[in-house]
Amino acid sequence: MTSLTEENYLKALLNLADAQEHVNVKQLAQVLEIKMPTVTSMMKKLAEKKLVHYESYKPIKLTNQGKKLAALVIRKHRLTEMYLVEKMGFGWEEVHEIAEQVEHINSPKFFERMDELLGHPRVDPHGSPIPDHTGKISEQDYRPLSKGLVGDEVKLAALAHSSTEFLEFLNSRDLKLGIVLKIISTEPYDGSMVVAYEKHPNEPLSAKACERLLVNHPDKTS
Amino acid sequence: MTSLTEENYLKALLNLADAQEHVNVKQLAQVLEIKMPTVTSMMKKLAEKKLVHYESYKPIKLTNQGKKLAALVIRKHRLTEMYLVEKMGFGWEEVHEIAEQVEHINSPKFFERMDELLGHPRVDPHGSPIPDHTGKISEQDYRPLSKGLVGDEVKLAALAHSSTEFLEFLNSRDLKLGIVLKIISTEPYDGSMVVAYEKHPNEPLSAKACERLLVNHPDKTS
DNA sequence: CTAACAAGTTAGATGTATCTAACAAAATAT
DNA sequence: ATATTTTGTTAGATACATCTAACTTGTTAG
Repeated sequence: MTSLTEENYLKALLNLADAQEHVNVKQLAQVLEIKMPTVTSMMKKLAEKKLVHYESYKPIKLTNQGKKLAALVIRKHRLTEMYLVEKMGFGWEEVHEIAEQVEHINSPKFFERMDELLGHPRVDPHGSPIPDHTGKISEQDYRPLSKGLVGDEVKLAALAHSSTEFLEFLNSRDLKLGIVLKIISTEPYDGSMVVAYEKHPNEPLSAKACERLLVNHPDKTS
Repeated sequence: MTSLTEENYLKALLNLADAQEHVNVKQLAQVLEIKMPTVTSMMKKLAEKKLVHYESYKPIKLTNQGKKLAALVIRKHRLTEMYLVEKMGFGWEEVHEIAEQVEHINSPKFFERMDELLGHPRVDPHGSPIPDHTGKISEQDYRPLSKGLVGDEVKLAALAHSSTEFLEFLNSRDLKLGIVLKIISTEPYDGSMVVAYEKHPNEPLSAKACERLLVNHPDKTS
């Protein structure tokens, strides 16, 4: 059995491992907003349960079992986000907080019903993949908009970060998943870009925003 | 702030107080499936927080504030049950367990949205009233079917108990809220009845079942 | 290469929610 | 009206998740 607290550690570990190779105690402490000694003792506990590989002073890694458990929590989180947006009319900037709580509900049929009602979606409202019921997460080959060149036409497919502020920024610019962006110009000096899409023929985007917008070619399916 | 655990005590207190005048430590321990000393110490804590009136060896009562908090948890529980049945297609016998977890989610807008999508329902799938957002619970004047007389025609309006087994029994007899029952005969000896409704011209019901079926006159609105 | 800094661990304390064992009060039954 | 049973409380222990303070290991910069 995994407690709510343990689930949060596993989830944080999978999310961090996704972004970088090695996860250390300090990072975990930061994302979970707890102190380092608390992390150390939890790592010992999770290692006992065979959910992480942990040795003092070494980077932390999830075991396969730990990865699977983490992925299943993330599955519940992302299904919930999708349900809140698609079936309950919430904005994509509102759903994270609610899903953060709903993800710990223990009821397979509740989430399977959500999945059915949604038609087995493959991604959540922010474009992140929804792990399947075995914990497998489909790979995605999106690239940040910042890697694009002038003249490229790309489809906005996902977001690298989904903070409320970023989502509200995107709302304010009518930027939604699925829209096609054309790169009008780039500014090598600071990495910013100007893009065109829908009713925005001339929208400037900071380097930071461009790095967080994940795109692919418009003919791609996902 | 009230913890999940505290919420469960408050809810149990309101539910028990509903059924009987005085609530004691033993009953609380039983419904919460914990030991009596645990109840005693929690009562002291809740008394400190002004959520219950508690003195050693005396019956336990909720304060007005405690009642309100309990009612708001029950509101979330019942809205959730209604949502699960009406919007997600669950059977009334499946929803209690899920709602028991969802009720602790802290997100006013999540429950307000449910309420809106449901059209502000006044009762849950078992006929129990849904407290309003101030914690007020509407009174209901149903009577148990067992008090009815031969020849009475009554509408099934609510259930006095909603255990899974009872709900499955009702399913097996096509007994649903809203149907009109006619009392064909009564058996003074053991309190059982025979009733007629829809495609069941001759259904025998035990005394226990008759006590748990709450009815009113078919012309009444609720 | 060592001094300074950053990262990690150990030890010991705290708060919450629970338990068991032992004792005390209240209710009940003869 | 007293003995017995039921109910409730106290005291002290345990598990979990957290903290601070002090110490250790590892990394980096001069």
